[in-house]
Amino acid sequence: MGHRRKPPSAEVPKATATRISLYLRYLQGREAVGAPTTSSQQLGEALGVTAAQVRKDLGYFGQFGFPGVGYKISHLIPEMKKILGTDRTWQVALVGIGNLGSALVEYRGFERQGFHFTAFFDNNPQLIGSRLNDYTIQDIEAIVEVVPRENIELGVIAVPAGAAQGVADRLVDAGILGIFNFAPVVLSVPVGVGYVSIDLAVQLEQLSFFVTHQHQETVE
Amino acid sequence: MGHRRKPPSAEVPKATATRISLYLRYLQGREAVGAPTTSSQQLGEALGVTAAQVRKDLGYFGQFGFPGVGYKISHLIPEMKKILGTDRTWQVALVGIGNLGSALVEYRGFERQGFHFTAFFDNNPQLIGSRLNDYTIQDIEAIVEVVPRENIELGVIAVPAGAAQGVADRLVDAGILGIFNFAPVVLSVPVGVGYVSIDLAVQLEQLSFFVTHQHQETVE
DNA sequence: AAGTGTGAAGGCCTTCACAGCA
DNA sequence: TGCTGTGAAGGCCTTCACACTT
Repeated sequence: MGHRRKPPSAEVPKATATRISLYLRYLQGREAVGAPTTSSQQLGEALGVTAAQVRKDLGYFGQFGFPGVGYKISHLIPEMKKILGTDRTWQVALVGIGNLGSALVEYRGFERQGFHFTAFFDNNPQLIGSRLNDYTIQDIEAIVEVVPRENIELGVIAVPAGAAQGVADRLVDAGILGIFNFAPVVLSVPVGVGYVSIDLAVQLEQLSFFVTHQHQETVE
Repeated sequence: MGHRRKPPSAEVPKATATRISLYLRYLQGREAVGAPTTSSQQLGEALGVTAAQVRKDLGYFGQFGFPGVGYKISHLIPEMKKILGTDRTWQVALVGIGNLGSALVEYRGFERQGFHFTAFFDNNPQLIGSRLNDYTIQDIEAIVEVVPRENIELGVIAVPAGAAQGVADRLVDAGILGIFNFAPVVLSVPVGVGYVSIDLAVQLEQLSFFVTHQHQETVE
């Protein structure tokens, strides 16, 4: 039995995609300390899921393990990256250069996984024209022109709630493939454009909910 | 039938708690424009869920609606806040005053929902002793002493992955009720302590996964 | 007439359990 | 023997459908 990848033929549970990312993060940590192999049991314990869940998740995408041995970390990492689409780099535009936006630019985790911020937009005249990481901050109006020209595929929205849908519309018009939204509002984007949204206040409310109702919960 | 709250007797689905936050955010937006009522249909359309789902979610906590009329926004908002535990304020400690941590302090959304940062910790001698929002940044070693003294109930971790578990352990020792983790690692916290984790790179990987596999997906 | 509240049905995800391979 | 891969079972969450209320 070997390590054969397959197209994710069957429908993949939403939660599986999230866990694949966590598996990858764990594997990268293990590789860094020189571990050669791991097992569904070990992965599961580290991430708080059952070993069966780990095997099922990986099973959606292929056969990567070796019975009696486990998974070879150096083999599994590239496979996870292919599955997640991070076996390549992505050009990312950031819209909204406020506190949060600036912090995201500095955040090393994105670059480390192959996401490059190569365009910056804001509507503040004070910011437009100034430099950030070797790039010039441009007017939001320029999105429709710049995004296709620079082959930008993903857009991060870090603007106030009231401006977010307008920015999303512009990104969609510009042909963006996916939107990562930090504005505290649910955006409407057409089918075919990827959409992931994080509302930081909502997440903190989850914590107060769990604490208030005494059930510990783990959320990602 | 009227507006009667009940304890969340039955087990509440994990996803329901998330949606309650989104309902609240939407209601606050409607209230701001003076809307008196809303309906499960309207709520559902705005958030991308079915009307039945909305009614079911609310149903876990009580009877808040009026048949033929819908939900009175001014009544529903306080009820949602009680459910989420944000009908009060929370004292929050921030550990890790880097780019992300600093941005979180400035982020208005937390304050708006009643979360107050009232203690700051870092292990960088350059930062310890300097002021942030009227508070002095203290050494991480001081967590165990300061947290109980200042009645701090929630802790936000924004330190590098390698330091996160140690910080979590300190917070737990200090009697913290809940931990909100931004470090890209799965933390182990005892049962009884709330835990919510966000890995920003994981979320962006979700987006590249969806885009790569052509299925649009909405995630929060 | 309009819209909630909720048992029942349905569907999706997780867990189980074990055949099969190294 | 040890551990994966996977059909089958189980459980949880969502959707349906309609009685009931204003």
